[in-house]
Amino acid sequence: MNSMTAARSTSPADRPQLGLRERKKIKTREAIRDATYALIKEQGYDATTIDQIAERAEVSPSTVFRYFPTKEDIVLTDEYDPILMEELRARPADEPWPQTVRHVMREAVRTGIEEDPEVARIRTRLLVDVPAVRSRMMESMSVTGRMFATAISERTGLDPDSLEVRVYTMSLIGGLMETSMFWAEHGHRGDFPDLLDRALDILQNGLPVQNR
Amino acid sequence: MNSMTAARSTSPADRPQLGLRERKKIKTREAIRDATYALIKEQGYDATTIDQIAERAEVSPSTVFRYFPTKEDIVLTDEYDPILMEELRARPADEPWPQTVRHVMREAVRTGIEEDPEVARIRTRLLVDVPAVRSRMMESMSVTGRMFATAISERTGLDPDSLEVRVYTMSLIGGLMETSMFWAEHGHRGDFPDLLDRALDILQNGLPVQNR
DNA sequence: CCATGAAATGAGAGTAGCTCTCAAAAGATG
DNA sequence: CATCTTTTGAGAGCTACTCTCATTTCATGG
Repeated sequence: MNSMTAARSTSPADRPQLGLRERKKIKTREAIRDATYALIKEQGYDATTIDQIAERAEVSPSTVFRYFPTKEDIVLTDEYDPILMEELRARPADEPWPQTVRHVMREAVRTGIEEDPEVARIRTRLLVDVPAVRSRMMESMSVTGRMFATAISERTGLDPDSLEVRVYTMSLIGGLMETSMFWAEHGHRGDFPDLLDRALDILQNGLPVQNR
Repeated sequence: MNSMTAARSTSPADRPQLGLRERKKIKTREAIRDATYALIKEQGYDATTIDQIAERAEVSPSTVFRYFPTKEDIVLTDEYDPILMEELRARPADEPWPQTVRHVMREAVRTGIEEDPEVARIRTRLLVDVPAVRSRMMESMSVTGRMFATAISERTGLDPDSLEVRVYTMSLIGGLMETSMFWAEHGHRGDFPDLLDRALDILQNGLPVQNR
């Protein structure tokens, strides 16, 4: 889901029959990411330059850009979308859609946080503190949004490119984003999945006021 | 509303008692903006550099940055938020909230397009074509979102900083954004306000499916 | 009308993200 | 082991953006 809920790198163990080349690539990716997180923790995001990251990861700056198109991507990129999609398809076809969304998002977020709570927290903090990261996140989120649109289309037969479906998925994405920020702004207190539930309630039922 | 619906510059006539200094500042602002739009129309956004803009506007590059913090802002900035806020407050206090939103947004968008249809179209196109502009727009939109949150709070007594209100306003903003992009992607065909109505329907009632 | 203070401007140097090119190094393959 | 392919590093180059400082331009009170 391209989000604060990263699928962390597959552990070294479960890469058996990969060639040396592939294994090195994975290691480089991890080295860059780890270096970045470490430096950010020490000096903050803006003060951390690509050159520093390259140096600590023991690669050249060119290589950093070869692995990640932008600095923000180092912090944001994950490979969650396919997993999310899979889980989406695994739900019974006759399950009411809102319930599916709830389940899938909740599950994704929960898994992500469990994988590496530290990273989840740093990410959401960056989301709040660094506008560039926030923006980039939005972009990558909209990719996830397209995926949701596809899933909705498969379920309901609605046109995934229609204004209706697009607005709907956008609101989901936006809600998830806002919830992440809310969580971070409040010192990561409370259970994220619970917050998500509240957010989805709003999206489903509107604000809790008399004259809605 | 910090959006594709700019309040265009006040016409030279209605700036009576301003000092020469202030009048010059306004003129410079306009010169920069006009130069930018012209250049973008000729060569596209990315190909247009700050130096070119400065040259055509007959100011120094430093001055460009003195007036606009980023290149994207030259294209996006407007002074619509206060107007929107005013219109928001002008609505009867007992009007159902969704109706207020509908009216206010519709009105704002309509006015914006009428002011300068050309600019409205260029902006929405940039929104689709240039990720950086899209991101920046989202940022400025969230400011508008805070404004809505304040208005909602005044109306309903809900905490503007609560997760609920934030998620709700975010979905409004996102919907508006998505609608703008939809409009541009479809060659600006159809009536924008009508599209907005459809978008708001979705946000209010969810997707038009059986099992929602 | 001019002198003094304040604000706006221009010139220029500097930083950092990002792109591109090309030659060297390292893994894959028969 | 030789050859082919992929990955890497070095470095030049572009552009958005920041900062500083001297110069110009407007405002104001005498």
